[in-house]
Amino acid sequence: MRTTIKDIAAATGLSVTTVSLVLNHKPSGISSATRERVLKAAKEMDYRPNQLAVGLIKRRTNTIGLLVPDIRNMFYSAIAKEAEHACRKKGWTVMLCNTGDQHKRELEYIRVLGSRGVDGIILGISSDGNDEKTQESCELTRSLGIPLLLLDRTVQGSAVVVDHKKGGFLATEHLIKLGHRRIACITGPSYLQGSISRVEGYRQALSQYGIPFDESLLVEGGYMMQNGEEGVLKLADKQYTALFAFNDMMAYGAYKALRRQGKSVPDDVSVVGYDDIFFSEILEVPLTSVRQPLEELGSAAASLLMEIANGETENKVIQFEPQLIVRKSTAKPKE
Amino acid sequence: MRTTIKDIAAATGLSVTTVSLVLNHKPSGISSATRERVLKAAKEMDYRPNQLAVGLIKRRTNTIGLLVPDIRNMFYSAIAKEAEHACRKKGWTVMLCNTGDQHKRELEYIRVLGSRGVDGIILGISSDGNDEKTQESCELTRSLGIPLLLLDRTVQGSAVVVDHKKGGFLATEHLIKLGHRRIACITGPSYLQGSISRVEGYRQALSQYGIPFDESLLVEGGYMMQNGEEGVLKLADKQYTALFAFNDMMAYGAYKALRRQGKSVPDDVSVVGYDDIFFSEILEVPLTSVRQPLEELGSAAASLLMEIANGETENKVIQFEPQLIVRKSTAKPKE
DNA sequence: TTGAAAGCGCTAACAT
DNA sequence: ATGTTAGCGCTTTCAA
Repeated sequence: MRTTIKDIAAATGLSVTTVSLVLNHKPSGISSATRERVLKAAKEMDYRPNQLAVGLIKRRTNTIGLLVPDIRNMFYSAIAKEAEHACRKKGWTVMLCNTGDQHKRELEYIRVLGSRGVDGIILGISSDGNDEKTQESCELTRSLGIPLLLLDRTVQGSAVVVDHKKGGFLATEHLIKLGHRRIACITGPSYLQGSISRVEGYRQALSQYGIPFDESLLVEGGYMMQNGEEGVLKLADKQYTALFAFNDMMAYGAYKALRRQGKSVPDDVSVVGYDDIFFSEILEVPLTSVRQPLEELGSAAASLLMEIANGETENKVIQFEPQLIVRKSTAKPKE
Repeated sequence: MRTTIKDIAAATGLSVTTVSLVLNHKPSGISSATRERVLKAAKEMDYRPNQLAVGLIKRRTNTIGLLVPDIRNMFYSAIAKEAEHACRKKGWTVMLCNTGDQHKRELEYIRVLGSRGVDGIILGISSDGNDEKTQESCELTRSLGIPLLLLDRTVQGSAVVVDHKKGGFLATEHLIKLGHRRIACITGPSYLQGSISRVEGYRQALSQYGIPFDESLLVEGGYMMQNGEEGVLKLADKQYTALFAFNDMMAYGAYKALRRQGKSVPDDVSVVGYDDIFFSEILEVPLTSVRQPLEELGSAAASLLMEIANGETENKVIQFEPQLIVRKSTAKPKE
């Protein structure tokens, strides 16, 4: 932030206008002689425009805010990485904000980002919130005039989402095709869209293959490993040959609890997870899981948001398809 | 970014100066009547200062840049989270930059951050670089006048580091005290400070307990799981009862390879990892590992950098002590 | 083809 | 105790 446009003007004996024009590749008629002169000076003096000044006058900062509940969560760090990559390619920058899964901080950060002039916000809704709170966050960004894009949640406006109904369907169908008919589920919190959709997919698969739905095979979890362990305990007196955990962490917990019950995976119980986080692959019994295309999600989120900020695109929801990754934790039921 | 200071001036019939003075809690003498009037108007009109304008004039943005090789890496995401947290508490913001472990991007980003007026940079050196390249990055930030703080690397200037020599010592001593005398190592790349220090600690422990150093028990790895597997294969014809992997990922790889060799952990071979990443705890045989205080590291990095940016502190290196976490992968040697 | 001047929203001497 | 004024570094009419 050393040399300014003024310095270049002085050095070349031109006006700041001319320098600015050249440096911004404006189609205005400027003799190639002066153009060269300016470019040369700019290079020699290692000129870099002060983006604060540019942002102030252009009302554009080429910056997006990325609000996530917890960056340590693979889901968000994978998205963050690709979002950042997409931005970098276009000369944009990412402001990272960790909400710690607190709605309050979400709001606080939206204001901060607003005052820093971000051109858009990618929001991973904190899970401590209900629909009303989500609405509140959306409303706030709208009132600040900041384009918003939601991650894996549709409320209004733009979003990138995963078809979790299909995810639920794929997992269940896989088990059914292996011959399972008593398929238990450890779900996510019952008020979360993602979990509800997975249940829908689960039920759709059952119904499509003529298997009766048994509500007692569903236990509610909270996406933590511990919930997987608890879930298996709650299912102790139930007959089931397969288990669909709504995320991999809970599947790991289920592994643990099943082992303690003397049951083997997949000989006694087949297990399917969801998320396909890195470790599922390297477990002793690699976990069959439903993979969400996080990279695509992150990249698409950033690209879409930049387009919206540029006025090139209107509100839009992009949906991605999950994919079943079959590993060693699922097999035909015994006998 | 709707209402400006001008609007408030107009609404209250005061000058922008007065409004600015009040809003910035300047110690100047202002009647509490007008103070109230301004504050009230500001609140009603939901005033938020345009930080671009503030930054432009104050030459301070209260923003730091965080450059990491890969945010998906637990090491960096944990640090990022805490750094962000420390910043948020002080009203600072973090710009996240992922270098993809490429020195070139590191340089590119330093320039970008400079033109965006960050007040400091926390740099996690990309591992594709040698000392010379590291030096280049430092030099560039210096020439741009941006305070710099290195993560886990000391070159010059400020840094937060972990005492890896001690880490290596702790791991080795633990194994020695259990009775092991033939302790193999799968190290990191031989040119990396962190790995070199661990080896030093390893050797120090051996020497302190009167155990001869046997170079053939050391194989070089690259911090990837695969290197752990390869390492065990390379050690196949060696006599050893314990293995010190220089990070957890390689320890997992070692687990795999040992299992394939029909060896059990810890009955046949004790294994110690390094990093204590989350999954080490939930493995079937939970991994004994050396824990780096990443949270403290991240928090300290941000706090120190903010202090430096504020001119409150000079160059400073903060060193943290690693900690041995004993789990199930280490035991007395057989017989 | 180039330049003068206004102004983005804010702070900070310097008056008054 | 409050206001005037001059910028921060840049873009952008509008003139010349």
